[in-house]
Amino acid sequence: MTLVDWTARFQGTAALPRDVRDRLQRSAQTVRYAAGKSVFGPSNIPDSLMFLVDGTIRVSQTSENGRDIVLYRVEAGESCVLTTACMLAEEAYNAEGIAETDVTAIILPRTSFDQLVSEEPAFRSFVFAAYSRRLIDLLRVVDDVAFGRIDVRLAERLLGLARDDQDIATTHQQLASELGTAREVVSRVLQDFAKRGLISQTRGHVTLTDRAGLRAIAQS
Amino acid sequence: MTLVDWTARFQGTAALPRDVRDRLQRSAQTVRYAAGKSVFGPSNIPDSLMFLVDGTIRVSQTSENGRDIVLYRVEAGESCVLTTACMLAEEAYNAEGIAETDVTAIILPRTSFDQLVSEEPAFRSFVFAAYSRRLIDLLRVVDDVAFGRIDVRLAERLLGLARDDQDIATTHQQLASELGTAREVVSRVLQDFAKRGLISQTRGHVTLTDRAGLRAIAQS
DNA sequence: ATCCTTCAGTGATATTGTCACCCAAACCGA
DNA sequence: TCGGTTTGGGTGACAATATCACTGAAGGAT
Repeated sequence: MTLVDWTARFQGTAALPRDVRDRLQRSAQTVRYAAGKSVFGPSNIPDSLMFLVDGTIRVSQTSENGRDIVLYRVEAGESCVLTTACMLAEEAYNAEGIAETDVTAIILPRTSFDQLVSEEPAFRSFVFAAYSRRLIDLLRVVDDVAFGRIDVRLAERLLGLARDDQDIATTHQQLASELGTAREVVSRVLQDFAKRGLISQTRGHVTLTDRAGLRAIAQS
Repeated sequence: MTLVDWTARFQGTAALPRDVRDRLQRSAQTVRYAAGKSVFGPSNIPDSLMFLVDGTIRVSQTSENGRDIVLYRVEAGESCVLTTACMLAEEAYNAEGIAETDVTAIILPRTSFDQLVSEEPAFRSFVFAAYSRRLIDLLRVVDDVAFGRIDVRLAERLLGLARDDQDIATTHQQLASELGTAREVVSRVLQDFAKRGLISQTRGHVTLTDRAGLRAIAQS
């Protein structure tokens, strides 16, 4: 898939001017990452912009003492502005992007990116919107972490992660990393949920047995 | 001050093309806010971009139950991208900008902003850099709130807020709002600092008496 | 089977947040 | 100048969350 196709598919923009288009065809490249691979990180600073065609990238931050927190996820049709931010600010940051599923993306060198931004208003608004969405995502994270209760946050995540069969294949440690807390804390809250009949657990699995009950907790 | 002057002063860019310049002179306006006034907020969504000429804007987030946390400050020469983000994402957010000192700013209607971004590469990079800086600021806030100890964070803030005379005119409540914690917590930590000879307190004032000691705490 | 790694459970303790107060300093009008 | 009022700060009890140091169980590998 080319970047032109990508913009057409996800942004609904009309075809770009032919000369822009030709430049893009030449400069954009498709890359793939297997699930679990690091897409970018402190030790792996990209010099290109990424546009996700398929899959999910989980962006999380790791503390000195090894605790994690998930900042947001990049889905197909979105771009990963944090890499841009890093490139532009040329500042160290400790966020890392991990391919949560197999990932296909288009990368665009910075010079081409600059051109496209200047010449295509639709692309430009897309980029600004992407930045805006991330800023707002982060505001939400700050709000949750600073003021939220973990039982509420955990209930939210469980509802968000559950498939139709209500089963979530995850460990307590992974859930703790989602929320930026410790495994023991998650274990205790899940035990409480189980005692109240909201979920059931086996090793490596959480099954939702009362979504309505969880929603009640998530909303408080 | 015009926006053209502003870019020259803070961005070091050469004069803009004459036609762009003329458009700007016509569309940009200077606004002033007295210290303490709300510059933007959930109930006061701006439709223009702001560029700070003088003063400081404190951007903070308020939780349901009234606790605050300071996200970052906008200083002279910077722009407030959160308003942009809000405009573009057209999503609700609960951050608010308060003039911390008397503030002078230039506002630019959105259409003019779009034009300038598309026509002036230097301005465009400025805007991207502004976004990037805020993203990184927020990463820092997330890290602090999720993983930091309050004594460490409080020591950092005290060092950052102190003037040369080592005196800070602030209340415990204000410090609590900086960190997103409760007043009682700040009171107790400050008492501990005072007991250890790092600070002294009077009503409405904190005086640093041992900066080195505070730095030692701030680094841990 | 037996080891071995990963996952989960638990008690003790530290840190931080919440609640319900109290008291004192500064402010303000009469 | 007095007395009331507002604001800032102190305190104890308790709740929520984090940390530490373990334990044992589940499931995979040899």
